[in-house]
Amino acid sequence: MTSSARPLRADAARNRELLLAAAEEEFAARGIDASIADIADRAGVAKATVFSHFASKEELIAAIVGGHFATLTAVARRLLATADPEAALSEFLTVAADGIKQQDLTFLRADDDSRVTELRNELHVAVSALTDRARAAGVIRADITGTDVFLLICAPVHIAGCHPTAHPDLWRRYQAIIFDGLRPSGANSLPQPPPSWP
Amino acid sequence: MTSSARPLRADAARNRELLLAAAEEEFAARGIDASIADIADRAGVAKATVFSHFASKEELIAAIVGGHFATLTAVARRLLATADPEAALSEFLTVAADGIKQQDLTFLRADDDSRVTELRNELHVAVSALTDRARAAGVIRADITGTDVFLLICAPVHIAGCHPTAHPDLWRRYQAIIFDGLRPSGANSLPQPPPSWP
Amino acid sequence: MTSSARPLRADAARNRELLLAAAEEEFAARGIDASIADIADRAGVAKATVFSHFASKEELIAAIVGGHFATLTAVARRLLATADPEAALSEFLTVAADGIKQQDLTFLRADDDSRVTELRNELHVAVSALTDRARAAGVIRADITGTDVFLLICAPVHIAGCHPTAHPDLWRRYQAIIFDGLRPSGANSLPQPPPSWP
Amino acid sequence: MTSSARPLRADAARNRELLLAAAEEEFAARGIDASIADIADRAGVAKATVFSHFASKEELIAAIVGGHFATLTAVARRLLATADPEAALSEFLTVAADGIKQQDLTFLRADDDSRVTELRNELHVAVSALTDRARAAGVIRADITGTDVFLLICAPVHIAGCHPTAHPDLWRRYQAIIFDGLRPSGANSLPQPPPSWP
DNA sequence: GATGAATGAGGTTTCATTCAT
DNA sequence: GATGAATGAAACCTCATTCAT
Repeated sequence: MTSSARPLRADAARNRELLLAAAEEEFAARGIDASIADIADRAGVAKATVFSHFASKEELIAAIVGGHFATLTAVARRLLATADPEAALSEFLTVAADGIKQQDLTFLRADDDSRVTELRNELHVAVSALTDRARAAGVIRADITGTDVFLLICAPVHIAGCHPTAHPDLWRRYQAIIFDGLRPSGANSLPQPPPSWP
Repeated sequence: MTSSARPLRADAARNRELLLAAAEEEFAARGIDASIADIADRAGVAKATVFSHFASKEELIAAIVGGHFATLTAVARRLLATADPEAALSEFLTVAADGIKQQDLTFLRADDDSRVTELRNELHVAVSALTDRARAAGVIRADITGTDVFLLICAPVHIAGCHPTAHPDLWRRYQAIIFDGLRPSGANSLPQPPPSWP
Repeated sequence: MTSSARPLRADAARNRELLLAAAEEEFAARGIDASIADIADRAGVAKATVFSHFASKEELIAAIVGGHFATLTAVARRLLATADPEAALSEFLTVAADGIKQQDLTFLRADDDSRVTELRNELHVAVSALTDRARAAGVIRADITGTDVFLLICAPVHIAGCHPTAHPDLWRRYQAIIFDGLRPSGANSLPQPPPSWP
Repeated sequence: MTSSARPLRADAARNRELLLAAAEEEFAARGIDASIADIADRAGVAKATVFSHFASKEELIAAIVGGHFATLTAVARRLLATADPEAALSEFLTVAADGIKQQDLTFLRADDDSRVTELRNELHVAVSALTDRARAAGVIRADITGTDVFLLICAPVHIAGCHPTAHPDLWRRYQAIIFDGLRPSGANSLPQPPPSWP
């Protein structure tokens, strides 16, 4: 999952995974203000160890977000090889939302650099492919682009998150509504052109 | 717009508005971690002045969020008196999104108490009325509730906010898509029951 | 009670007394860190009014302490005119402790200037007279001075205050013990000469 | 003297002692309102270092007070093993007052929790033992309890502290007076029963 | 590579005091 | 004379980050 470069000693690699997992949980629980101290505690390592793996908090966040992007890209690519374009797109959105849960990928956006942007672009490409195929099959409207779908990934989770005491699966309801909105039947023309991708 | 109780001296009232405006801008720019110092600077007053108007940061946030709720409630009530149920609902969502812009009402939710919760509940009632009328008129699906619409208010802005360099009006595109998803034509059954309101 | 100088309008005089009373209660309850705001609240006036009566917190404290000194001086002088030297000294210490209760005159000491020092010196003189008379009558040891007695005034209340959950009259116990220590019978010579008074 | 648990690295232990010493001096000089910043300065460390040793100002105070209690308990226990009951009690009070100097153990009392209370209770037990032995030997009155002596510990220092410009050893004078008050000879009955210990 | 300790920068909040009404 | 509002200084505390072991 770490993808590139250096070998990393066995225990170090394990600590890295422990930290990523702990950080993800802590961010999910406390939001972006979760402290490095709490993350280190949860992972069972010392605070300084966090910095021997990630040069800064930003870099740790980038690793998490980048990981999500990479995972989703893999999912999208796998689904691209399946037969049913509608099922593929639908399942992608479901898997994505399910994986993200309370976590908002919006955390970081483009305010960082290189690596995450690259991974995000790869996901964008893969999602666009899924979208193009669905559009070609008449599953979704002609005026919906891959970028639209990309931006919509987090929406269902976010919407459900606005409810003070939501059922954990409430997001599925809004995903279905949005998906219906993407369908060709009964579609009205859109007031704003599709966004370009930088 | 501040609605309640005491008269407030002229200059104090002015400072209060300056502060609310500055806080809103600062929160929009830096998120919920915007510092009181920066807010005070932007409003051109001393840090301590902020606390003479709002006893704590939480209370300042509550004032902003509560203000939004109150404004939206007023809008919803006004539109309830207009003739066209579809136009009313549509315009409500538009005005709401436009007013909120980059700001996420999710900020505070129910983790606080009394006043904001009350104002939110009033908005919920007003939105439900708008929704009921639209449903009765066949404008939206039979299985969509006022709570659904309430939760969807912020979605378009949030979705557009996921784009790194979005056009300021991009949210209108996603609002149209979601609204289409709420329409009766081509609606598929929803996987999750509508959420109750606490 | 305000003793000297200017006439003071009727309502202003009333506010001054209200403030002194409120301050005394608040200091008794919260210690020297009681805030001007709380004192003003308790007196039912605005914070700024406090400063129109007392130029600073120090001055307010000085007024209270000075008031206690003046009261005690009056008491001592009155008792000096009574017949029984032992009863006089004993009652003085009792009245003093009772009036002070949880309040520590030590609050301020000599770190301030003029007026309070003057009042304290007057009290010192009166207490010395009471003490001299008691010593002459053989009620207390030959080696006990007025300054000794002056310093001992607050001791009983302070000692009882060291108990976490003391009976409100516990100080009487320690006053009796100390008074016994001052008596001629069974007195041992003291390791330290009596302190001079500045 | 720190007694408990973890090993602590060499330099950290040194800093902890520096901090405790600096805090004690600063509290003695400025009272309980001494600032953490000043304490840190005096110890030659950064402000944040104080908090890495003591989680809060309260905890720092607790460490100091607890330390005094522990020290005094050790002293009392040692003296309990000596031959002369009078000398033992007398020396205990002397050592206690000397160690405390201008410092008032009253600072914190029972308004905190667990550890300090426990240490205070241990001291109370030890003092009671010393007292019982002295009473049994006829050195002090029959109606004086260990709790009385416990409460009297700080009195001499406090009394001397009421003098604006006292000789540093003035407290010895008042300790002698109080000790005389505790003696059987010439004792009058006490107006208030001995306090119980919570 | 991992850690305990130290730290500088900054956050929210309190408070005595001043000023304009 | 009284007040509501404004303020500067300072307090306690947190946290990402660096350093020596």
